[in-house]
Amino acid sequence: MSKRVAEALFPHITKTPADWEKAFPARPEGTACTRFAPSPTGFMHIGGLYTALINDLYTRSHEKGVFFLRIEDTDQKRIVEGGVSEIIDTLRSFDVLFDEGPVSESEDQGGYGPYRQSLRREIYQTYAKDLVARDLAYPCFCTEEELSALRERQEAENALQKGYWGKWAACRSLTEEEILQKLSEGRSWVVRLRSQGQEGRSRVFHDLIRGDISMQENLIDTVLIKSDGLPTYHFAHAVDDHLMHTSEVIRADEWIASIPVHVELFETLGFPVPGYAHLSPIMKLEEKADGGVSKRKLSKRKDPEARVHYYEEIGYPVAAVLDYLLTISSADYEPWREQNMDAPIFDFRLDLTKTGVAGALFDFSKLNSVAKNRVAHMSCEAVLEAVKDWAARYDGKLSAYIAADEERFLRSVHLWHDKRLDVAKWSDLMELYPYLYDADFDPAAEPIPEKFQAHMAHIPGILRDYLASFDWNDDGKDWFQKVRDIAPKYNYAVKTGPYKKHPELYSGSIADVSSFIRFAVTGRLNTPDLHGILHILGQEEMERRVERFLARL
RNA sequence: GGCCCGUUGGUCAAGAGGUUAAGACACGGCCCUUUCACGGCUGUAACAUGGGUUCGAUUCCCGUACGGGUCACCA
Repeated sequence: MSKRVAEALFPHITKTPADWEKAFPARPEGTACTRFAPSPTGFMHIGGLYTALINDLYTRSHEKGVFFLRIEDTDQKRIVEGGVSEIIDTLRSFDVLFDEGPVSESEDQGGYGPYRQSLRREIYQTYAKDLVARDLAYPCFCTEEELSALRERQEAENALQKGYWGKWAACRSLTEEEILQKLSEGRSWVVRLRSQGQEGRSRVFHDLIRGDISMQENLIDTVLIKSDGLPTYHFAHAVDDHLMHTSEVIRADEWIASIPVHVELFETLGFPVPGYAHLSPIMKLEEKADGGVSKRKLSKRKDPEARVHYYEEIGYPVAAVLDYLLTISSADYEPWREQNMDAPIFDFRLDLTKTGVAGALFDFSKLNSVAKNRVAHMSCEAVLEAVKDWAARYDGKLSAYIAADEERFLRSVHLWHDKRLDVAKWSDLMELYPYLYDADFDPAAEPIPEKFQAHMAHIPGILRDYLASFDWNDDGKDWFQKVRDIAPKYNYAVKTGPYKKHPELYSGSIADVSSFIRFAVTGRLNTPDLHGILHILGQEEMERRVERFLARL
C-alpha cells in the first residue's frame, strides 16, 4: 500500500478522518442546510448577492434551516485585503443574514468552523493523506512546462478528452520508490485524485432546477492539494460541505460541468452526495463589432450595475433590489408579491423548480418599476429615514436640506410619494425636484419653453395678477380658483374642454395659465401638485422666484 | 473543437398534445385631468428552424441554427 508515501507527504498530520467526523457531528434530522461560499476577491457581484439570497430563502422556506457563510480563500494570490468584511457588510446591508460564518475579519460564529478555508488546512490534509494511504490519490511532480507540453500533445493528437488522466497521467503510475526518491530530492508536488472513471461511460446526475443531466463520468485526476498545501476548490467543496453538513449546494451554473468530479470526490471519500442546484447568471446584451448583439454575463469591470454597491450608491432601497432579483429569476415571485406587497421578502416560499434556467437579461426599466412600487409602499417616515441615511453618505446638499428642517422634508415627501410612482431611487430626488431640494437651483436660468412664445404678451400681466391675488391661507382649491379667475381677463378658457373644441376663440386655456406660474416657480413644465410645492417653498421664496422670472422677460 | 445546458412578444415569464397562447415591464391610443404622475379602458407584438410520431404539436422524439457554460496547482 501507499502508507509510506502518505506518511512522507504528510508527516505532520496525526489526525484521522474519524477524528474530524467526530468534531463535526450531523445536524438535527431534517435540517435544510445551505451555504454561500464566495472568494474574498474584492467588491461583491450582483450575481453573488443573488446566489446568497436564494440560498437564504431556500433555508427559510424549510421548517428547520441553517444558512452559513464560508470564505473560499484558498487562492492566496487573489485575496484582497478587507475582502471578508466586504462580503459580510454587503450581505448585512441587504438583509441577507447567515446563521453561521465569519462575522469580522478574524472572528467566526457557529459550531462548524473555522469558516475560512485557509484555516482548515489540517482538515483537508487529513483526508488527502487518507486517500493517498488507500491509493485513491497520489502525488504528482509534473511541472507547469510538462503540463502545457501535455496539453499541446493532446491538441496535436486531437484527443477527445483532454486533461491529466489515464495514459497521459505520467505520475499516476510512479512506483513507491520513485515517489520517495523524488520527495527526497525536494521536488515540488501536488496530490491528485486517482480517478476511477471509465472512458465512454456516462452517468445521470440530478440537478434540483434542471432535472436529470447525463454526462461522461469523471476521468480527470484533478488536483486535490496544491503545491502550497492548500486544497483546490473541488476538494475543499467536498470536505467542507460534508463536514458542515450542507444538504443542498445552490451555486452559479458555471459549476455544472464540475458535477462529475464533485460526485466522484464525495463518493471516493465515502460521503453522502448533497443535492445540487445550479442558478443561471444575470446577463446583459452587448453590441458586437459586426453590429449584432449577444448575451454575456454581467461583468464587474465593464458594467457598473454588476457591482452591488452601485445600487446603494444611487439609492435603490434594499428591498427593491431584492424584489427585482426575485422577479426576474423566480417565476412565482411576482404574483406572490402582488398579493403581499407589505410582507417581508423572507415570507416568500421559494420553489427551486420554478427558478429560471435561461439566464435573465438585466432590465433597468423593470428594476425601476419594481423599485417605484417598493418606494410607494414604504411609509413616509420610512422614506425619511432611508433618504436621511443615503444622503448622509452620498448627497451633501440633500443631507443639509433635511438636517435644516426635517419636518419640512417630510411634508415634501408626501408631495411626491402619495398616489405617485415618481421615485425609484433616492438620487432621483435631486434630478426630479431640484426646485425643492437644491439650494443652488435657479428656475430663472432654465430655458424658456418654446410654447411660451405665443403667450409672451400676456405672461407678465397674468403673473402680476397672480401675485396680487395670492393668499397664503388659501387651501389648494381656493388657490386654484383664484388662478382660474385670472384667466378670462386675458381671454384664456377656464376649462380645457371648451378650449380644445374651439381653440381659435381663445388665447389659450387654464392649462397655459398655470404652466406660467409652474414654470416661474419650478423651472419645469411638469411637477407634482403646485400648491403643495409653494407651501414647502414658503411665500417669500415663491414671490422671489416669480419676480426673478418677470425681471428676465 | 469535445461535452453540458438553453431557445414562448423588445424584456421577464405562465401554459397545455386540441386554449381566442395568461400576466408584468416597456411602447401606442382613449378616458380622467391645471402639467406630470396615479388610476381606468384599450391596442401593437411571441411559441428559433427542418423533419418525424399523432386524427391533431408550439407542447413528445431526432437533426440544424443561434445563445450560454466548461474543458487550470482560479474559484
